[in-house]
Amino acid sequence: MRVKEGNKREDIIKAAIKVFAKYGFYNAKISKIAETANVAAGSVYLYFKNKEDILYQIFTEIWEELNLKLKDIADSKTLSPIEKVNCIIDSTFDVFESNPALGIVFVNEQNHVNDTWNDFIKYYDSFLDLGETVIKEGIKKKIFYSDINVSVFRFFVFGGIRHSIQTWAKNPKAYSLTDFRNGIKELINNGIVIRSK
Amino acid sequence: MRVKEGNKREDIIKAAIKVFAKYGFYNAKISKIAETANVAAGSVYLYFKNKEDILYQIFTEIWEELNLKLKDIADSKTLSPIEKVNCIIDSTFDVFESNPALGIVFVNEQNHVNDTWNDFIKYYDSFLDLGETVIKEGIKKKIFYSDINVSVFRFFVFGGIRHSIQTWAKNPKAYSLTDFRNGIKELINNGIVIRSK
Amino acid sequence: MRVKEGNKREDIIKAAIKVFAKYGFYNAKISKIAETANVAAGSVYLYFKNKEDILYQIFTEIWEELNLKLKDIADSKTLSPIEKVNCIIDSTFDVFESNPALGIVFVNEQNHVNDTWNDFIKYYDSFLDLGETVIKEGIKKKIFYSDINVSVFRFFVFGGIRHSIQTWAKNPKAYSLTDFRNGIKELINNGIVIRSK
Amino acid sequence: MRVKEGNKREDIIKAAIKVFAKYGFYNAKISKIAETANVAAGSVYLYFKNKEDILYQIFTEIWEELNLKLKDIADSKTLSPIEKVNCIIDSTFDVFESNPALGIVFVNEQNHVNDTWNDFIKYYDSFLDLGETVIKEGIKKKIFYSDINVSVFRFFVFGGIRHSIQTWAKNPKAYSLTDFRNGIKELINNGIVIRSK
DNA sequence: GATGAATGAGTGTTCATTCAT
DNA sequence: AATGAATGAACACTCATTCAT
Repeated sequence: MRVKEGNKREDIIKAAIKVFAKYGFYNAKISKIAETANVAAGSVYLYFKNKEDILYQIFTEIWEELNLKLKDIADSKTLSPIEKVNCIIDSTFDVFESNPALGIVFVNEQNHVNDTWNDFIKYYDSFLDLGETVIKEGIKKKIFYSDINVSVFRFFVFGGIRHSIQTWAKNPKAYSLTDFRNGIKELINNGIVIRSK
Repeated sequence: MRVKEGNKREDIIKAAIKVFAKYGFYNAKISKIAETANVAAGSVYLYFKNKEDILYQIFTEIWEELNLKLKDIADSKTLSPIEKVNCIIDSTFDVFESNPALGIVFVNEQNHVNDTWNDFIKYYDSFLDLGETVIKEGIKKKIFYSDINVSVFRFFVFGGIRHSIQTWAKNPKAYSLTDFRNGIKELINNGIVIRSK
Repeated sequence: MRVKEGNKREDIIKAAIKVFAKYGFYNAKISKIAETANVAAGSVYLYFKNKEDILYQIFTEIWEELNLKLKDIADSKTLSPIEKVNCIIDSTFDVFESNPALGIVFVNEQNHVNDTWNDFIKYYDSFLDLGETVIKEGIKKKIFYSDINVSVFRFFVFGGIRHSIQTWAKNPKAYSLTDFRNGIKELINNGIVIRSK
Repeated sequence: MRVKEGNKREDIIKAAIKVFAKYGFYNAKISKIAETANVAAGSVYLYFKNKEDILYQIFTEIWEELNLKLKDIADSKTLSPIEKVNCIIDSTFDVFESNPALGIVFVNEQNHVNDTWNDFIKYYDSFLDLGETVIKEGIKKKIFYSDINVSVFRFFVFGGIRHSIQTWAKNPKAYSLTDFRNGIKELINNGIVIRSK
C-alpha cells in the first residue's frame, strides 16, 4: 500500500492559498493549485469535494484559530477593556503575520464565502459581538465615551483592520506590520478612550 | 421614434451595477445584464469592449465623481482640516447614498479593478494622499496629534469607510447611512483631534 | 440578426441518432455529434439541455409517432383482432424502416431511457396494453386460443419485435425488413389463431 | 488462515454482476464493485485486465454454460424436435433462474459485448444455428410447418426470450419464471407445430 | 498477493464574444 | 445601430488504472 504521506492535504491548502491570493478564486485553476502543490490535479479531489471546498477549509482554519484566540480574550477576567481591544487587534494580525497570502485570501474572498455558506457568518458576527461587548464593558466602566455608536464603530474598525491586512499583505516588504498594529491601537485608543485632561 | 441617444449605454451600466452587485463580477452573465437592460446581448458590445470594460466604465464614473469632489475639498482655502475630513467622508457616502448597489460594486470589485488596470490606482492614491495632506495640515496647525502614523491612519480609515459602505449597502433598510456618517466622523474626530482639556 | 435556420435542432437530432447508434450513448461525444451536424459543440446546448436531453427528445419523437399510430389501431371499429395485430407490427416497423440507426438507438437505449425517465414507461405500457387488449378481444371472439398466457405473450412478442428491429437495423442490407414483417405476422398468426381443422 | 483460493476472483465476479445489473456497465464504478466484493479497488486488477475484462469473463461463463447445455441438446439422438425446442428454452432460463442480476447483465450488455469482441458472436450464432437445425429437422420430419421463415423465426424467438428474461429479472417477485417458460413453450408450439385436426 | 493513494487523460458544459442579417 | 444565434476556448471534475509499500 502506498501510504498517505499525511501532508498532501496541507500541501494543497498551502498551494491554494498562494494561487487564490495571486489570481483570485475565479481565476485560480485547479491544475495550477495541483502543480503548485506538486500533486496531480485529480489528487485534489481526494482531499476536497470541489474547488469551493478548498476555500471553505481555508476559512475554517482561519476562523477557528481566530475564534479560539478571541474566546480567550473575551473570557479573560484580568484584561481591561483597553487591553482587550489591543489583544483583538494583535490576535488578528498574528494569524496572518507569517502568511501574507493567507491575509489576501481572507480579505478578498470573505464576500464570496459569506455569500456561499452560513457557517462563517457566525464567526464574523461573534468577532463583531466580542468587539461590541468589550466596548460596552469599557463604557460601563467609564473608560470609553458613552456616546460611541457601537454598531458603527465595530464595522468601521473591522473594515479598517481588514483593509490594513490587505495593504500590508499585498506588499509585506513595503509595510511594517508592527506599524499597522501600533498605529491602529493608538488610533482606537485615542478615539475611544476618555483622556483625563 | 428615435430613442434618446446615450440611453442604451446608460441602461447597460445601470443593469450591470445591479447584476454585478447581486452576483459578483465573475458570476455576472452578460446575458443577464443585457436582459436587465432590456437590450440584446450583442448590443452590449456596441458600447463596451468586453465585460471588464463595463466594470472599467463604472469605476471611471465613480472615481471621476469622487475625484471632482475631493479636489474641491483639497483646494478649499476656507475649510479647516477638521471640516475637510468631514467633507471627505460625506462626499464619499454621497456617491453611493442613492445607489447601494453601486456601493457594493465599488467595495467588492475594487481589488479586481486594481489588479487589472493602473488607471484607478492614481485615484485611489490621490484619495489617500488627500487624506494625508489634510491630516498633515492639521498636524502643522497643531489641531491633530503630531504622532499619528499617517500611513496607517489613511489605510485604516479608507478600509473603515469601505466596509461601512458595504455593510450599509448590503442591507440599506437595516442601517442608517446617516448614523454611519456621523459615527465615523465622531470616531475620527475623537481619534485625532486634540481636545482641549 | 442571424436568423435561426429552423433545422439546426433537427440536424443535431439526426446527427445524434447516427452517433448514438454507432457508439452507444456513453461513448457518443457531444463534439462528435456537433461535428456530424456541422455545428459547433456549444450550439448543441442552444437546443438541448444536456446530452441526455437529446436522447429524451429522440425517444419522445419515436414514442409520439408510435403512440399516434397505435391509438388509431386500438380505436378502430373495423379492424379484426388479427388485422390489429398485423397493423401493430407494421406500424412499429414503419417508424424505423427509413432510418435503421433510429431503430438501433430505440432498441439499445430503451433501458437507459426507462431507468432515467418515467415518461416513456407509459408509452411502453400502453404499447403492451394495446397488444393485450387486442388479444383479449380475439379470445372473446373465439378467434384466438383462450389459454394464451397474455402477460407472457405480450412481453415475448415485444421482445421479438425489438430484437428483429435490431438485427435488421444493424445490417439493413443483409436482411429484408419485409421478410421480418411477414415472418413475424405469420408466426404470431400461427401461434395464436385457432385454425379450423 | 489461508483463504480458499479462487475466492476473490469469484467474489469480484459476483459483485460485478450485481453492480452491472444495478447501474449498467458505464455507470458501474470499479470502486463500487470492489467495495461490494469486500476487496480493494486495486485487487480487481490482479484478476482482471480491466473493467471490460470483467464483463468478458461474465459472458464467457454464461455462454460456456449455455453452450454446454445446448450441445447436449443438439447432439441428442433421443429428443424429438419439439422436445429439443423445449429443452433450449428451459436450459436458457435455467442459467438465470437462481440469479436474476445475471439475467439483466446478459440482456442489457449483450450489445456492448458483441460490439467489443468477436468471441461471443460464435456462441450467439451457434445458439441461433442450433435453433435453426432443430427447426429444419422438424420440418424435414413434417412436424413443423414447411413455410416457416427460419431466419426470422430464430431472431424473433431469441428476442422474445431475451426480453422475457429481462422482464422477469427486473422484478423476479412480480413474475413467475415458470409462467414464462411454459407460456413461451406453448406459443412456439402452437406457432410451429402442425396440429392434426 | 493485497492495498488504496495517486494519477492524468478525457469530456460535458458554460458563457464571453462574434457576426450575419 | 440592433439583434440573438452561433461559436469554441476553457476548465472543473470523474474514474479506470497504476504502483509504491
